[in-house]
Amino acid sequence: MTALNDDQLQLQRFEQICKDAGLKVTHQRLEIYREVLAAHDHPSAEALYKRLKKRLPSLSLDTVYRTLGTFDQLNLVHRVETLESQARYEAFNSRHHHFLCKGCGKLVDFTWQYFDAVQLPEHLSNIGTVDQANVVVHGTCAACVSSARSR
Amino acid sequence: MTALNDDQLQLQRFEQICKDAGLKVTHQRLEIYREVLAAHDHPSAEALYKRLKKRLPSLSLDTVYRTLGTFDQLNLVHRVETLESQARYEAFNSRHHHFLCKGCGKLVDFTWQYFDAVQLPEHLSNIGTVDQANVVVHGTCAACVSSARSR
DNA sequence: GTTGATGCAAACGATTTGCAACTGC
DNA sequence: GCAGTTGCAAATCGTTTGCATCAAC
Repeated sequence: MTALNDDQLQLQRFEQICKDAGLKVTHQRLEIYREVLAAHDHPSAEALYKRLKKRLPSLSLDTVYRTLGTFDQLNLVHRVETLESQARYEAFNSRHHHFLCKGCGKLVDFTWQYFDAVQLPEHLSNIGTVDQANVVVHGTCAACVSSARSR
Repeated sequence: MTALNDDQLQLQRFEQICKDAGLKVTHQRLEIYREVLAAHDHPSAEALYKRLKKRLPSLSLDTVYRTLGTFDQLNLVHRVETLESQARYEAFNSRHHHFLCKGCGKLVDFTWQYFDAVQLPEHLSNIGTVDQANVVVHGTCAACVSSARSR
């Protein structure tokens, strides 16, 4: 269960999901997914584009947007809440939650196994079916707290 | 403790917060805040603008944007996560959580008192100070589930 | 070969900004 | 009266779309 094997498993799973959805496994899609998997900083479409451009010089930004949109619908990636105007993405795999700094917009992941095991309220089933429940903590990060104090 | 009194209290609190922050209590700000308080559908800046335009014909859309931005920084309103491109807002008062439908983008509030009483993980204090913790449930609403089934 | 995917360029829409006139304190 | 706020118009920026070409199956 090394990191390498994990990634290979993810990519196999990726191809299967694409085929099941009737989508072609194109070079661009594969690389974009690989890049999202490798990223741990919730990159925007534009950030991914810049990183990928080195490997795929002919890639266009619209393809990144379109592909991320497709992946989001397949639950392969997840569009995350931000305080900026740009949408940000993360791979939809490991269970984690978000801390969002109101001062600088920084987004920090944290894990909370207690919450992950908690049973969701029953009345949710009246609203719809649940894919995933996430906690978003709004606050001020340590850096912003100390800079505000010294202001 | 009628609804009327609640609103009056909210508005008094509002004026106090503005004064404390060195902000003028203008007619526009008062009305925009009142409208957000009255709304229970997470309106966008544009939706608020249309509603307010009836009462304040001279109001401009940029003022609504600017004012909501200001309110957000003061924690008077809260910018909520959506799957649309428009930002949506809600008054920052009653404790609730969000169900977000991946199919139609609908945003439904729900309460979860058990969660509200839960203690947040200790390691959060290493990240920063917490204003509020909210749960975002991603899923598919009942309407979208049945329309997908009949498809 | 067919169908869906990509790249390009142009369009779009939400939000922001500079600036002069105005208004609350 | 002054500093902060508003309204207007123009600019900006992230994202989407139409269409011809191209690649996966």
